[in-house]
Amino acid sequence: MSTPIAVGLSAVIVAADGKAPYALATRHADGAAGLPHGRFDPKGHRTFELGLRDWVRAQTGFEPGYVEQLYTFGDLGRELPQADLGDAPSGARLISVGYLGLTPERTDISAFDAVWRDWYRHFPWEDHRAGRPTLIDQALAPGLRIWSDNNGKQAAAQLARVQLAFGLDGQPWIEERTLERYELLYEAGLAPEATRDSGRKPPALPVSALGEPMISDHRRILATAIGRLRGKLKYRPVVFELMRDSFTLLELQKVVESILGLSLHKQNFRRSLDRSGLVVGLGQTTQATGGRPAELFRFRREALRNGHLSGVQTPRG
Amino acid sequence: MSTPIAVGLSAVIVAADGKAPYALATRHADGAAGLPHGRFDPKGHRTFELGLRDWVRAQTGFEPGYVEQLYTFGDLGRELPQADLGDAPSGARLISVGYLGLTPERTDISAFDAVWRDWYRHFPWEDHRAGRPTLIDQALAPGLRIWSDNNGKQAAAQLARVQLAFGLDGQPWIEERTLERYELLYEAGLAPEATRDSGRKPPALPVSALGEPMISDHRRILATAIGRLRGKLKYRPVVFELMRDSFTLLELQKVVESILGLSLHKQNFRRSLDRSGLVVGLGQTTQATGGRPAELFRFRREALRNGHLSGVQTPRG
DNA sequence: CACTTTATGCTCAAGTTGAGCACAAGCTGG
DNA sequence: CCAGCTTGTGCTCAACTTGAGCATAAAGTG
Repeated sequence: MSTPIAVGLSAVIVAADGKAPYALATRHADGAAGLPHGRFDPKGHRTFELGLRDWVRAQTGFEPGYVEQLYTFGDLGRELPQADLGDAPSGARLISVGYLGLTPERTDISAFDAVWRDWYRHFPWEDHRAGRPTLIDQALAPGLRIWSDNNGKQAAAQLARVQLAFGLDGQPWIEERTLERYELLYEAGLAPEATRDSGRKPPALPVSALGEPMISDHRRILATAIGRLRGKLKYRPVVFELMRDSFTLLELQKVVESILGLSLHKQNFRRSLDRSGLVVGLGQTTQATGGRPAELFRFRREALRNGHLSGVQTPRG
Repeated sequence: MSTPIAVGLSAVIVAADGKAPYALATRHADGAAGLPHGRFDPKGHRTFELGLRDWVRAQTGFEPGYVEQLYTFGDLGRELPQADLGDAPSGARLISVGYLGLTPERTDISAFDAVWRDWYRHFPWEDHRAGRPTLIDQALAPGLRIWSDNNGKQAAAQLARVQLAFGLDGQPWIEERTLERYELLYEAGLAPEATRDSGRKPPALPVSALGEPMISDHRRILATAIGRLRGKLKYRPVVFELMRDSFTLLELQKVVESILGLSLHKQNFRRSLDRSGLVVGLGQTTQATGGRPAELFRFRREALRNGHLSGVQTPRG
């Protein structure tokens, strides 16, 4: 009799405001965070997506809107017992399908054991809005260099991977490479999850540098989501899934910046938005912004019909 | 006792020359083509990718190099009995994980029941190198319009989807939308697979317009691969996985064109390649090209180290 | 040697990008 | 009530990039 297969569905539900991007997370026994997730039911679920929506609703009360599939992880040893998959037969091989969802609003989830969590708590090295975090060069880079040095023949190749991923030694920082960075840290034993999965010795660095771990492979899925969303922002107008009906241009910019973990040049951001035709001014203004009142805008859904799939330009500065 | 789950692994292995892009295909009983595929073995396969490589090797003798995951399909009713998954328990729920592989060479596979197939035989509407195929407007569009008209309240939305996907009524043709186009044809009952899956009446159009079907959901996976590869070409230097060590710039351009299904402006293609620093001239020339001898180039792998992830620009022409 | 074929260099106009100056229009504290 | 802060918005400029096309180079062929 062959090993049964169980499919876990996990969701990264993202919301963002001017301050930070948030992922919907569940709280677990040991205080660890996890993503809303559950087991795919081959009888009850006609599609993965429907199953996923069921689970998210059940665990957080949140009703997902825009949703897309991220990746399917199937490698042995990263799926973990902590992941509570209910009636999964023990000894089953666990496969994990990750989804990304976007929402304009951090809905009230106080009735559930769930929270909206600033995703940079799990990835402190990913937030470059106030400049490159010093922890990269001070804490992570030394550890990664030691690890790559100890890689024998592969040392040079591993060092190159590290340099490219983390923007060391003159390489540029490329924000979409979130997953590559997390995987490197994991391989180097600098993620607490690696210890847990394999009984390696725990990393010598504090959580403030390594980010808070999550149950099972959920931090890996979150990293995948961040990288995918960062990339997609640039060529599809998905930011608007994260905005309410009307917003000021600065609000929009802050959301983009919080997702990308970068700060952008204001005037150029506006110019490219203007050209794209993705937004229209409403003629109204809001003075909720502190200084001069800002005009309110809304997303022009019609623009989608116009072959416009450009997304938001992201000049740095 | 719950329904067991079986995971199918399928591979789209792509090669290309100046004339066409090819996918490695297997031949089946009824003459239908399929992709190399097999069942994921939860005991024997440590990762999906390793399992996939095993299956491809076993069925075609081909040894995959570059490989990436495409998508995981799990919806009921599209996975099909024709897919020979060996010892899969009957009544199992079938999940399908697709992979994309690239290779510079159409290796000899004559010892196996496999062929390298011009992928446009399965997607005749996707090849715009010699201009927009007339079959789109003459054969497909009318059928799609009839279908969307019959969609009641959703008619307008469906029509918009069709227009966007197929570039009707002034919309531009967007080559990456291969999957969307195939899915629309399927939904509209214009793919022979739809008939097979649901017992609907067969489409009234000939295979020369609708493309040759494939077993199970393999044409859907192939469409996913084409779309993904077309997109990726533009922002990652993946074309070079399809080239041998040295090549002329026209050869490179022809490969890009065959993948995209578009023709490009020669001088501009060269200029952007030049600027990218992705290739270096070898100083040698080849006179195998017919006219003036062309210089041979090779891919500068070092360019990858240089933050260069640009891929090949694709100005039209 | 005219003619075809492929390879390459170069130019030009139009558009895009990155950076920054300047000013507008609210609020707050003295 | 105005100096000074905050946020919003218009505009300019130089450096590049893109799309298009002209012109010439270097092979082979009848």
